Amino acid sequence: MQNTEKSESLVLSQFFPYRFSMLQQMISENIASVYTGEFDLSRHEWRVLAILGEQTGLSAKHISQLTSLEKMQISRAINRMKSNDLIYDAIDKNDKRFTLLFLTNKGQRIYHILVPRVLAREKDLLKALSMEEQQALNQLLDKLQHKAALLLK
Amino acid sequence: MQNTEKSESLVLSQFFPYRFSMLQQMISENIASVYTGEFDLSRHEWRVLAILGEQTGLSAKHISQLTSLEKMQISRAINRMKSNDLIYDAIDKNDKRFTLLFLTNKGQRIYHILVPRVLAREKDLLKALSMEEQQALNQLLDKLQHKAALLLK
DNA sequence: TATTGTTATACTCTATAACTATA
DNA sequence: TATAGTTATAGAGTATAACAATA
Repeated sequence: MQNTEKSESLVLSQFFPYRFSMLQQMISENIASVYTGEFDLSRHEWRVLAILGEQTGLSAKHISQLTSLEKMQISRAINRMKSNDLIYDAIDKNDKRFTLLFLTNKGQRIYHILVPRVLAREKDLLKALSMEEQQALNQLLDKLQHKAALLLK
Repeated sequence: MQNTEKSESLVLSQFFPYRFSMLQQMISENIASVYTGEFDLSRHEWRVLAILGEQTGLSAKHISQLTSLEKMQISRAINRMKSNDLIYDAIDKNDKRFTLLFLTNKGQRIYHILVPRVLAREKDLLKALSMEEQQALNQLLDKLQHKAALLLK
């Protein structure tokens, strides 16, 4: 029974969830500095912008599903983005409960400025890995994601 | 120049920092449910507990370096943990500016209850990968961590 | 009755900096 | 002057649930 101690001891710096969290924090800081700096967007606002740049005319509900933000967080983000003239909305004719959201010209302009910058940051980071390693990493993260989803059920 | 569009378009769901953040959130939720549930610890408190369980008699400053928490966050965490009788402190005889922190018996008991549980969660998660894959993942994350640290400078 | 989205509220977290005590 | 740690304060983010409008 001597080795139960080893298998049950915790070394925080080697604990996978801790290491993952540290790395995530560094990555997200690096990306956030792109959209907080010049355009003063919050993380939520950036996500809404990113998703509307990709596909316009979505409802808050739809955005929620695509970004895993809560409807309330989206409501707040949208409010601020509307007063900053980044998005406008229109009620869905087919179901008046839905409000469809669109980027304004200003919103689109900012989107097209930010996208190359965040992609450049992503690229810089991934330069640490060869193409093969990047593929391997993606596959490993997919597996973990799948497992994590199962464990949270 | 046709492919500049491809290289500069952002698909949020495939954007590495976004995917990483989603996975991190799932993992951390899974771990947090262990220490928030029965013992009502905050994330910061859990980190302080984890590090003091590993190595006792540290100063707040030292804990800060080991956990990348701010001294203020640690001060708050410690305060609550003291009133909950999880830790006690003693002034460093050699330099009275330092306060050394120790787990109480109760703190140690909780530590030894929580550690096997969080390690079991870690294990469950990593079961998604073979031993070889786990090693590969660790190496890839190390490389990314190193690069991310450089980029943040 | 159920759903979309807003609002109220209370709570937690965070960031900055002023403050104390020791060195 | 510099460092360890605490406290004050204001701002940001979060969670719960009540609410209005529509279906």
